[in-house]
Amino acid sequence: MRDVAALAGVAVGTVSNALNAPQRVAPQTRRRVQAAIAELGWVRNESARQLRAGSSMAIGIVVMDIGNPFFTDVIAGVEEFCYDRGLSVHVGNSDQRPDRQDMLLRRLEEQRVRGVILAPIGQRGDVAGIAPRTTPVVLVDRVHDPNHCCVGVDDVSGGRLAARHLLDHGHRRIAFAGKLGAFAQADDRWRGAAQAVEGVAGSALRVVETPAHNIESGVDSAVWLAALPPDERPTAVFAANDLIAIGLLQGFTTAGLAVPGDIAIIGYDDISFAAAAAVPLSSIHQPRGQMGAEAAALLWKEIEDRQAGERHAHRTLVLQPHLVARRSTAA
Amino acid sequence: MRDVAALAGVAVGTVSNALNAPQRVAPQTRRRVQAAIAELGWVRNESARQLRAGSSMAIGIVVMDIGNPFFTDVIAGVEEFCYDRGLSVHVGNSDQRPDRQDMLLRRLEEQRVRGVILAPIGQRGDVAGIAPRTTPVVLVDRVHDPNHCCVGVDDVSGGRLAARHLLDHGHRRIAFAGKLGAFAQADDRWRGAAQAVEGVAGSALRVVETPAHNIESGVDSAVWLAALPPDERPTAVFAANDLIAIGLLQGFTTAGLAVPGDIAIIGYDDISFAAAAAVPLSSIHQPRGQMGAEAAALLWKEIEDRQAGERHAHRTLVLQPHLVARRSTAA
DNA sequence: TTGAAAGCGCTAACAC
DNA sequence: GTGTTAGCGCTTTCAA
Repeated sequence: MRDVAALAGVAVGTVSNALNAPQRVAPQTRRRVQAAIAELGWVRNESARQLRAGSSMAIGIVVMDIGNPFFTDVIAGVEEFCYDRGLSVHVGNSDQRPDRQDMLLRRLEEQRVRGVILAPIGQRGDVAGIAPRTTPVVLVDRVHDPNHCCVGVDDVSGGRLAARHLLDHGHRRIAFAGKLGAFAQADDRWRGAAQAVEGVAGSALRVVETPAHNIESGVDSAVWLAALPPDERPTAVFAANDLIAIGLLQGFTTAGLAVPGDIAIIGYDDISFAAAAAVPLSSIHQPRGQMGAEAAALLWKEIEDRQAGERHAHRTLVLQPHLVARRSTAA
Repeated sequence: MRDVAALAGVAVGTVSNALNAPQRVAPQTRRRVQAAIAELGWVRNESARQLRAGSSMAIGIVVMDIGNPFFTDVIAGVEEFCYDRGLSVHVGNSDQRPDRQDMLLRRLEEQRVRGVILAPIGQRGDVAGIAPRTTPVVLVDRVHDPNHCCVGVDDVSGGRLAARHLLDHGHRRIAFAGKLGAFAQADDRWRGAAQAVEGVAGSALRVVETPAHNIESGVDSAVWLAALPPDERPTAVFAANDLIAIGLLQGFTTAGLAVPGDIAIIGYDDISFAAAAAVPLSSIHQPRGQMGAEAAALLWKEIEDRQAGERHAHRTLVLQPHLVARRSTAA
C-alpha cells in the first residue's frame, strides 16, 4: 500500500480511505489512487486488515460429508445468505473424521471467523476443538442442543408422512431399512413411521437393519427382502435415506421384482438422484437450502447479539419436511 | 498471547518459541506455557501470524459446481495431499457464475494463499480476477494452457473407449447425447467417438444435441429417441456425462424401452450414482481423486520453485480414463 | 534459555 | 480533504 500511495502521490491513510470511505476523498484523488492500484496490481492484505480491524467478515461451515448432495445444498443456502451480505464463507469437509472436524474448527477459530455452522459427526453434538464461548456455533441437521442454536427438520413427522403415504396406498406389511441406534435422525424417522403404523389395525413395521446409510446397504437389503417368500415379504419399504432407496431399487430390479408393482419404495431426503432414478423415487423432502440459510441467519443474529452485548438465547428451528410422491409408490 | 505470557510468568517471545520452536525452550517453561494456554483457552491469531510471517500455509480451490460429485472427489484428492503436509485448504464454489469465480479468486488472493487450484468456468481458461504473476494457479479438468500448469483427462481417448466398447458389442447406429461447441471436454469426447466410428464400416454416429449436461437433458433426449421408428433408432447412446446417462435411463424406462435390451447406454465420469442406477450404467472413469492430488502436487512444486527463485516451466498432466463396463451395455 | 523490541500492512483517530 | 501516526498480535532478531 505504501507503493500505491507513493505512486499516486498521497499518504497511505488516503489510499485506505479511498477504499473504505470513498466519499471522504476527492474524486480526482480517488481516481489517481485507483490508477495506481491498477498499475501496480496491488491486492489488499486481508491479514493486516483483519488484525487491525480486530475481526473478519467471514464465517465457516464444516460438514461431515461434502460428497453428499444433501450437504452441498445446505452449503449453497449458507452461501446465498452470506454473499448477499458481503460475508465470506469458509467451507470445510470433516469427511466423517472427528479429528479432522476438530482440526477444521480449530483453524477457523485461528482465522477469527465470526462464527461457524456445523453439521456435526456423531450422535452427540460434542463440539470439542472449538470454544463456543468464544466463537458462536450453530448446529445444522441436529436439534435441541443446550449450548447452541440449531436448525433441524422434524424427522418424526417425516417418518410419519412416509408411513402414512404407504398405508394410504393399501400397504400393510411395511419394512424400515436403516441403521438404528446411531443417528438421532434415523431413529426419529423410524419412530414416526412406527407411530403411523400403530394407528392402523392389521399393519406392521418390520426393521431391516443396515450397517450404514449408503447405496450398498440398500442393495443388500433388497437382496435379503427379495429372498423372502412373497406372502411374507413386505409390500413396501421405507428407507432411512435416499441412498438406501436407490440401492433398494437396483437390488429389486436385479432380483426381478417390479417397483412399485411387486414392492413399493419411499426414501428420505429427496436428493436430485431420487427423482432421476429409472423409477422415480418417492421421498420426504427436506428444505435443505432453507436449512442452510436459516442457520446462517441464526448465526448472524447471535453474532450481532454478542456484539451489542445483549444476552443471547439459543433457539432451535425445526423445519417441516414434506412428501414428494413419485412413481415408486404409485401402484 | 500477552495474557498467556503474563500468566506463565514469561515473555511473549518465549510463548511464541514454546509453540514454534519447542526445543529452544526449557521443558519446564514449556509446560507452564501450555498450562497457561489451556487455562485461558487462548487460540492463536492466524492473521497476526501471517502478517508477520509474510505468507500463509494455505491454498485455495475453486470449483464450478460443488453439487457435482465429480468436483467433490477432486476436492477430496486435494485435501488428502494438503492435510498430509499441514496445509490448509480453502474451498470455494463459483456455482457456474463468472462474477462469483472472480470474487472467490480475489478473496483468496487477499488472504494470501500460497496458490490456487481452479476448475474454471467456460471454454477459455481466462482467469480474470486473479493475477497469476502473483499467485500460482493450477487448472484442473482443462488442458494445455500457456499460463498455468494443468491437470486434465484425455477426453478424446475416453470418447474413443466408449464408442469402441459399443462397436465391440455389435452396435452400428450410435447416438452421442450432449452439448457441442460449449465445453472442450464434451467436444473431445464426441471427437474420440467419431474417430472410433469412422474406423468401422457401416457404422454411424448421430448427435443428439442437448441444451445442457444435466439429468433433464437426458430424459428429453430419451423421449426424442424413443419416438423414432425402431429400425431407424440408434441401438446405443453415448452420453457426454453420467447425468445425461441417468436421465436417458429414466426416459427409456418410462417409454417402455429396455436397457440394454432395446437400447444400450454408456455414460462418462463414473460418478457413484452411475453404478447405483437401477440398471448399473457403463461409464468412462476419470481418476478424480488423483486429478486433485496431482494438481495439488503441481501447485506445490510451482510454489517451491518460485520460493527458490527458480524458473518454473508450466506442465500439463494428461491422465488416462478407463472403461467401466456394467449392465447397461451388457447385451 | 529467556527477555526486549522492531516491524509485518493496514485502519482510524486526530491534526492540519 | 489529506497527512501523520499509534497500534492490532505475532515472529524473530539480538542482547543479556
